[in-house]
Amino acid sequence: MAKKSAELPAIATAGDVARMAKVSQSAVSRAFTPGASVAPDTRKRILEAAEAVGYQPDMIARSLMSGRSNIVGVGVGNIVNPFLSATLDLLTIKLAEVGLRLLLFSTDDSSITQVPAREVLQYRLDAMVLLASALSDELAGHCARARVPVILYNRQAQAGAPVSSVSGDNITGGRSLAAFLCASGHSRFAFISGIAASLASQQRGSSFGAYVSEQGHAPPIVECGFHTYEGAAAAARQLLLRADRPDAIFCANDMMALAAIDVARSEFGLAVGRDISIVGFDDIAMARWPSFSLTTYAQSTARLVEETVAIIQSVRGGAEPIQTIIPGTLVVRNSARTPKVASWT
Amino acid sequence: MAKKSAELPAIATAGDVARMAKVSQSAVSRAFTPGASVAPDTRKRILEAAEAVGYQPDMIARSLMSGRSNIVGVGVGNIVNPFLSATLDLLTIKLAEVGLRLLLFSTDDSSITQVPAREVLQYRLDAMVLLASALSDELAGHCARARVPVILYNRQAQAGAPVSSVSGDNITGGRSLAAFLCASGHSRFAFISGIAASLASQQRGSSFGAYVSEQGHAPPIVECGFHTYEGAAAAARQLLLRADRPDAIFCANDMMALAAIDVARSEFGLAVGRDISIVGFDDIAMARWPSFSLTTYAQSTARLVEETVAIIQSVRGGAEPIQTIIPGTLVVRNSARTPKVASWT
DNA sequence: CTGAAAGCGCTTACAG
DNA sequence: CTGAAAGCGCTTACAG
Repeated sequence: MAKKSAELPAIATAGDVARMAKVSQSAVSRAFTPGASVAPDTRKRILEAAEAVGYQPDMIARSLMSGRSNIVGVGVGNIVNPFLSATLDLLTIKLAEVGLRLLLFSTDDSSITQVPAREVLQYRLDAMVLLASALSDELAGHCARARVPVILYNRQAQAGAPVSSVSGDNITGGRSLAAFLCASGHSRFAFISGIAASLASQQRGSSFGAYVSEQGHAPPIVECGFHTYEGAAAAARQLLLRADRPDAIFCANDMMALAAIDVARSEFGLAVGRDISIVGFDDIAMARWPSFSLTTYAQSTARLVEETVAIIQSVRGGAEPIQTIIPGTLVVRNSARTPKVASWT
Repeated sequence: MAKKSAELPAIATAGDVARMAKVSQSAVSRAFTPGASVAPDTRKRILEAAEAVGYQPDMIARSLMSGRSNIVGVGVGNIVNPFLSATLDLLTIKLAEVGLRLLLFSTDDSSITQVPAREVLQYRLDAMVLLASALSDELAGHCARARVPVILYNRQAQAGAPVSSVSGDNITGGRSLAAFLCASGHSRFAFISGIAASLASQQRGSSFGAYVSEQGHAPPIVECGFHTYEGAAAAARQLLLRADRPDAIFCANDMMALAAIDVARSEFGLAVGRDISIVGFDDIAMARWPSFSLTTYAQSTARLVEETVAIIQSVRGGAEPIQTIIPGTLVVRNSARTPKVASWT
């Protein structure tokens, strides 16, 4: 309240509280430990004393003894992607609900999260989650040595890798979108991929391509959009300049689809949803904005995050790595032509 | 590499390294402390031993002694706003460059960041930065007691408050936009504000209103858009339904301006930039997308973040709170009518 | 239920 | 330059 300068009372320790409540420091510790054995009224007395001096157990000291920090590390390459920022937002909230804090790692290299691998070791992290970014061997090694469980988000683990993963259903998604587009009568397909290293992008693209081929169409032309707006805009430009211009473009994520729509409309004068169909993957908030009205394969951020938190909890308890796939759903809007009959279900 | 299960070597401590290098544990500590006095070749020997066993100083233990964690807390209400996610991204990178880590706090209450105030106390944070969200008295009190310097980002501190702040130039921004719109011949103004508690929004709105009034126009009609797309869409709807429909709308941030554009265009069939002018504040990446081409007052995320990091560094060193205002620039695109003559400079 | 004591892995005066 | 020792603020067996 008032403007005190340097004569603030020193921050209280368990010892201070013990003295006030006339108990041992151990008792104070127990009073703040969920299942510990303390007599109801000594605990009460202790908590009152703590309240009086504003005591809070020091997490740092607590971590030193317990060996865990109650902090989970999160590595993100491209927070600016709304799908990831929405995830980060929700993840922070959900982790807080179970008493976990989130330490954020980032990188200016958008291709692969080069999480400063050694840092991870130094914080006794309860877990490390990689948001839609690749796990370098170095980081994997460090985490293994430090016994920090790794969780891949929006990306499946390599078969046999000792890491957990929570992923959307890329295969079904790619096929659903392809089926929808085929049913709408398209015949010249293109795929704007994410970065080459992204398994999710690969899965989306190849399942899409597989379906299209099964239907007897030429395989999709592929351009790389690097998971970014700018990258995808360039890719779309390439595609639309071709003599054999595609009439349906699938983008490995929504952000890229928005770029493709913008380019098709503003640079080529195409009516998206009539002259050309463009679809994405994720269902970010912008997908439903009237300027885009994007047909896409929706992933539930809520479910992905919930699952992630659940996995963190169980692997913290020593469980084996868990690998899950969360189903998505096709969301039909207006950026792609709609089939005459509902044969594409 | 190989699949070891539980027989991993225990994680090395300074003691292990000391034994290997045949020095005291203190020596190991010194070898890892920048300015400490160690003979060049003992240091070398120690570092080799450390390398061999993969030793890294434990930050938790280090924090316990030093009293600081090298972690800065960041509270964000609405990460999904691209202005804030861009900031967060950059902040993480810049902090890492000076050896600081970022602990993320969030909230589902978008109005005021109710950072779990007591948590802040428990981590010996080097600083707490509040991204575009209000500082509750409770949090302020906790930070003061724990001697955690507070930095307000994108928001000015209350006069006399013992906190630092890094803010854009809301006053100049509001006036510039008003001048631009007046010069374009507009006469019926509206302002879509952010949440009521936001000082930044207030400043933008009142400086805008002041200029407009000075020019002899009626004061802007105000609707609250809550800093969100949905909120602003509703606000825009209200405005455009009025008998005295405004011909120029200023939105307190770009995100809301995009919503206003969408509503004006898709629900009212207005040609934005001709029938109506809509301007924003921030210059987020989407502002330059062709679908919006938003005229706005640009804030430099890079400069804001740089300044934030600089302030963190100096207040960590015990300096007094610093309050800075970073100038912005008017960015003219196509969402607003352009004046005939360049009289608005 | 409760206290005394050891210890988590470091840093930092203090002597040498 | 280097080591022995104390101590950071807690938790956790171990006796009582």
